[in-house]
Amino acid sequence: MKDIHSPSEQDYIQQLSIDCVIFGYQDSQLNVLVPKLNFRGDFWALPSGFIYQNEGIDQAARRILEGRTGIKDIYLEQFRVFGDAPRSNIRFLERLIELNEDKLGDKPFNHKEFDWITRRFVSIGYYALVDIRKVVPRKTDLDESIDWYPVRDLPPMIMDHHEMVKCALETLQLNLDQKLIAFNLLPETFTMREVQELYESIFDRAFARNNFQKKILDLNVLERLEKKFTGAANKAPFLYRFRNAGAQVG
Amino acid sequence: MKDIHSPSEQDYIQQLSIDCVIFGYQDSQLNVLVPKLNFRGDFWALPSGFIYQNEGIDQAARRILEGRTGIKDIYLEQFRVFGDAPRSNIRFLERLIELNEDKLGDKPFNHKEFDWITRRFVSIGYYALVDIRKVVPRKTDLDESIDWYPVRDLPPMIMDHHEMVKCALETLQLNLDQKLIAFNLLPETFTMREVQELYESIFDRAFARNNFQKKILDLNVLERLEKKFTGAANKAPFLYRFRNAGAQVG
DNA sequence: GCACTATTGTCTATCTTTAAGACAATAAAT
DNA sequence: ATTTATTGTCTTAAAGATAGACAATAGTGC
Repeated sequence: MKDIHSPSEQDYIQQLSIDCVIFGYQDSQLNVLVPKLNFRGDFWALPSGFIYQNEGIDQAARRILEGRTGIKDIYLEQFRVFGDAPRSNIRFLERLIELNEDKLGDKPFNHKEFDWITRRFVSIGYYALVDIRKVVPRKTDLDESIDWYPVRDLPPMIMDHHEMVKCALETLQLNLDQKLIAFNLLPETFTMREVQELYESIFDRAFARNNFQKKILDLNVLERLEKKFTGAANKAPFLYRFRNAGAQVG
Repeated sequence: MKDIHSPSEQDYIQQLSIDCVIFGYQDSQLNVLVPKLNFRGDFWALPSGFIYQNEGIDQAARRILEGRTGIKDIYLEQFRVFGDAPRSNIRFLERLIELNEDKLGDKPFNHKEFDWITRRFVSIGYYALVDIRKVVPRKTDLDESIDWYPVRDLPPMIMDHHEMVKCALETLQLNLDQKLIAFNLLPETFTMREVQELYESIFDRAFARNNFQKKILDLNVLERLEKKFTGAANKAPFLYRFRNAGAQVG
């Protein structure tokens, strides 16, 4: 599916890219949406893209994220710029070139289509929080597939993308204590246990149930709804809803 | 003083710049080092620069900072990227052009030397913490002068530079609670009162003396030295030194 | 030398927040 | 009716933050 506008390279800011760490949550597991590259050999890379000349960087990140998730009003946040001089992981790069010499040409990297692999890039890292149920993952021409992977069990990714995820997760943890953003990862209604399991998967540690509930309720941002009857042989938990649902786009 | 290498524009990454908020502390006042532009009219702009093709962004920031302060091992931190599509403050820009038509040409901005004023740039914001006594502020060819200004009483700066300082200060406040970086703003030895006044100038609010002292000493990072006899008619305060002096470059 | 002043270093009491333990309430299964 | 797993909430204990108090002391003025 080609872009209608099919912009030439000159329409983009050169040597500057955006890489996105898209977090989604399901089955007590924090996941990241990662495409597999359409190359021989197993190479993954974070969803990324470039910035048009007359486009803000947040705007560009939103466009890229919508292209991969189908979601318009997405919660996103800049977390760092990656711009070391040699950002490539040499071992990865050599294997990729070795396995894909035909595509890349004899004198590798003359093909404009693929020079992003080796040209020096500075990349702005964004992370996004989405309700995994609303996402319909979309491939681009460069991708073989795109899937959710557990944040602590990711496939081998090119360049410094593993460090990016690590940095995004650390920033998310910090921000979670200050802003109130975790609910972007949940469906509209949820039980207290689900909130706790979400926090536990983000911080990778257990919380005390009694105190956790108190802490969250003391924030005064949840609205208690009717009970949720799961069919299990125990007391039914209440459902909650975040007060400013929808107004959480940052 | 021209750069010896005198690099052509092609040696830089295009449309990507670094802007620096350099914090210094003196006389109970948090200051920022700001050059005044060598244009008619009163225009100030944060110290900035570009990134060489084979240079990391942190490395570039260090080079720029050394050029303005003369300090090599400087504490610095990325705090945000500024990349809205129209970053220019139109009113400023119009006045600057009006007052400097001769320099900028009839068809303004044909001069490569000055096109940074209007070309679309994405800028990486860094803040730096320096001991103001070690700094010898240096002008570039573009500057008329360079001086320290109180962080809450800055001269009119171009573009979004006021927002940059605001954002840098907020990040500094957040980081101060987590990392231990404030001592980069102080001389090697200092009294507890000086530390407190520094914190008060950064957070723009008062702290209780007794509890502040306890909190800082409980961090176990200060080494108590001999007393400092100021000549004042009161008990002489102890001098302190930061334990890992010099190892604070981040 | 002696009272006086401004400031420092530290102690204690109080309030608030965080953490841990305990237990009744309840939806379904037996 | 009894049992089971889980939930909602209360109580108590520990830790941390906040505020008040006061002795110690380097100089000043007499």
